[in-house]
Amino acid sequence: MAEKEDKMNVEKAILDAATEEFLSKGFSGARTVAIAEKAGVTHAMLHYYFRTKEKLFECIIDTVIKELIDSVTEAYKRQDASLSFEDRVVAVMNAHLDFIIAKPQLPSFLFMEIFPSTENFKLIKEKASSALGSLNTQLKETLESANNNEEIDNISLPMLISDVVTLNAATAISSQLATKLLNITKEEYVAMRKQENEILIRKRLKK
Amino acid sequence: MAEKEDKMNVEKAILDAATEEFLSKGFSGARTVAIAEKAGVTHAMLHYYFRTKEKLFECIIDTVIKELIDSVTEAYKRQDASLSFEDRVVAVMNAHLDFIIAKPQLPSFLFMEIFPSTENFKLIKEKASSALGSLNTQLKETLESANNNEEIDNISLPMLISDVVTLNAATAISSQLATKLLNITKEEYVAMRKQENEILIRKRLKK
DNA sequence: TCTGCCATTAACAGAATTGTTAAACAAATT
DNA sequence: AATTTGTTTAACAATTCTGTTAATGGCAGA
Repeated sequence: MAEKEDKMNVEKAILDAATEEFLSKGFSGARTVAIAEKAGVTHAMLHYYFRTKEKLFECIIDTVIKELIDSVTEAYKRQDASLSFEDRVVAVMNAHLDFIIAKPQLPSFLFMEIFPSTENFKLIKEKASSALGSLNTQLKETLESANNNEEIDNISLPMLISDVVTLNAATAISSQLATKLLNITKEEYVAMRKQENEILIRKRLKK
Repeated sequence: MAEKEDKMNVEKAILDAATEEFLSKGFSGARTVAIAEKAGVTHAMLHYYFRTKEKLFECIIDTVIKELIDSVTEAYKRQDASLSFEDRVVAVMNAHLDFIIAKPQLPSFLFMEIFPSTENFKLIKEKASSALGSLNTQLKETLESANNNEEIDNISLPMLISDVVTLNAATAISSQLATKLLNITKEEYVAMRKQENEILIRKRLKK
């Protein structure tokens, strides 16, 4: 059993190092030797376990996407049904932000490496749509009834999602600039943005 | 004179090809031979004119940043002073969006290639602050008086700028996904987002 | 204890990519 | 026409990076 744990440790070490390297430098900027070094193994080991750089990259994408989807579904599930539509949107948005802030390079990585590539995009679209399909129809219904009951100022689902994702992604990305541009810590900046995003969405949904 | 024009054409051709290559693939993903091919010259010419890939990259950054700054200052200058604060913010935001939509890979390029690198970031910060310094103090005053006169719902300058830049950058980035995710053209999506961004900002500024 | 399997290492091979050089060439100047 | 200057080309050198291989060592089960 000890050897299996050892094996997992090596694999895990490589995956962790690879995640860091790929997310911060992108596929072409990442170096397999650098990954191996970070993981504390010879670079032959990396090829032994993952064959090629491409295959290793795909593993990283898989886990990253899985985590992303999980974070959204979790946040959505953990909702209090007694809350108003507005409160629920804000709750999901904030949960989503917390996840994304933990991996702030993720959004720009997605935009730079995944979305432009047709194959990579297809890959994650399939995964996402099978995992998020039911959530989407659920959302659609909830939004429709909110629109019809005149609870909120009318808005389409794509624009609402776009608003939330946009504000959160940009918060994560720009948080890396906080200390460089404004003289505040990243945490302070994120707290400010969180508040501001909430104001924006609430005002948007109010009639 | 003909030879000078020729020289400019070659240089320009390389610069144009390099801009496309660097913006879409990033520094490490870009290939100097691919740039040379696109420009229709041998790849030795590229080195003859620009010495190294790094130097060529710096030239691209220079022009890209210059264009970005110009677009903002132009948009700000072209303002109608008789407009309300809210209307002016919207006008500048829309002008900025039009520029950015012409180069939709620009935001993710900046986030992936420029901002994480301390040297590159320093470079553009200097340029930007010297060019945008006066604009910043101007903005500060305008916003302060708007805040004090209770024209608008109170907001800090960093958050206002962050809102505008965020919404525009995200619109540009996500516009590349419009046809892939929703069944609409990029132009339709941008038009929708433009409208939505305007709604968001106006509601944000209203008391 | 022997055998076979798996993990690991070090050295190396191969490919891709950047950068150089020497020679040819073209245009302008004397 | 000869010289000079700067441009262009093709071949090549150098490096960097990915991927392979053959040899080593340990450990489990026969």
